[in-house]
Amino acid sequence: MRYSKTHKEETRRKLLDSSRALVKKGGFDTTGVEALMSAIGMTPGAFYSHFPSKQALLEAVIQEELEHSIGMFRPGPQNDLETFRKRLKVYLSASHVRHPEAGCVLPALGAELGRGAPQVRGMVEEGLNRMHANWKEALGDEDAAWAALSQCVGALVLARSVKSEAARTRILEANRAHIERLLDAARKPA
Amino acid sequence: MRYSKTHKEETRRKLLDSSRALVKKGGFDTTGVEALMSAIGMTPGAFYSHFPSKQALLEAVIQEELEHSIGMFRPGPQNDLETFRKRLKVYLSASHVRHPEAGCVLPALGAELGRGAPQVRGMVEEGLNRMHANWKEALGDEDAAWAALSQCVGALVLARSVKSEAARTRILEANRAHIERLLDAARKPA
DNA sequence: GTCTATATCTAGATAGAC
DNA sequence: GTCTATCTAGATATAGAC
Repeated sequence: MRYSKTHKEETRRKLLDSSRALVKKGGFDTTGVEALMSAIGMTPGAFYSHFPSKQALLEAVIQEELEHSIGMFRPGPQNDLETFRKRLKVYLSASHVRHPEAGCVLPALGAELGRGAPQVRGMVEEGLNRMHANWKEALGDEDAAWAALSQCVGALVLARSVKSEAARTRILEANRAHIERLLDAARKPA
Repeated sequence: MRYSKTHKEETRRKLLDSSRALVKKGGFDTTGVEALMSAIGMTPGAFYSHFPSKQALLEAVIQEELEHSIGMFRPGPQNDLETFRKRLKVYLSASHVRHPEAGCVLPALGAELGRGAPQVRGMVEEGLNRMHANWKEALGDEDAAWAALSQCVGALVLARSVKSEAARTRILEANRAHIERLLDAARKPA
């Protein structure tokens, strides 16, 4: 055979990894199949050997992105509040704002998810519920967990929407400072 | 003359009002000039009598949307915490989630703003700063104002991204409950 | 499995008639 | 100022050669 038997799945892996970054950086609707394929050095025609449609790729991308995001905050051996605090600081960092291609899918695709097919929104719902369970475990409060999730996603959206570096920094630092209070309240509850 | 002298500005008004809703509902890149024009009963060619490009329309849309959003939370004669609380409940309502076309531009365009031209991001930055000033006045805390803004925008993004009505309600109610605590803390500060 | 080439559609934008 | 018609470019997707 002209191609090894693992060649196809390797190509699919490369395509998926590359597309996850490109889609988060440029948006799903606005990133074409040609761009996705040329990013891995191939031509658009080959795309359809791996996915039946562009929509099918989106579903695979969302699935892997959510799994990855859940993993980032999954309780580990030392899932104490301090670990959680460190992860939050990474989430609310200037680096995360500057590099959507390497970051969380929720602020990166944002409104596009809300306009997505029911299948996509179902996947997001399940992923969010699992994230919430982890955050609740760390914060010890159901409402605070949803609020912190919302705050983090919103902070990234806003920080990316402003023009100046100064404004970006202000938004991020204010959010970090405020969430510190939330963590303090969780550590020593009234 | 075949058209009254106010005809052009009336058409422009109709186009802008209609486009503001359509763009928030369907996204900017994904809503075509043909759709924008046919929504006001006209053909795509006439678009360029009013705006030199689609990008120019976006800038006008963002400008008016931000003005409107600022106005929604502007301190009025009775801008006490109770008034602010009522406005927050409207923002975090199921109706707002269901009707992006009539709601806030920030969660509706979300990531599209972050990918926008510097000119657009400059407008967003100025608008956000004015919103923040109002929220800070109501909450009495600079960091809390940025956090609440972020939380509200993020909550709308997340609530719109899930599939079931139950999940939508859960996210909204948790955010409302949590922000109530913020308001209580602002009313009687430690 | 991937390529080249192309079919088909829709986008943003322009030209010229009325 | 608006319409019809069209240009050009880009999109998703398919056909057939290698």
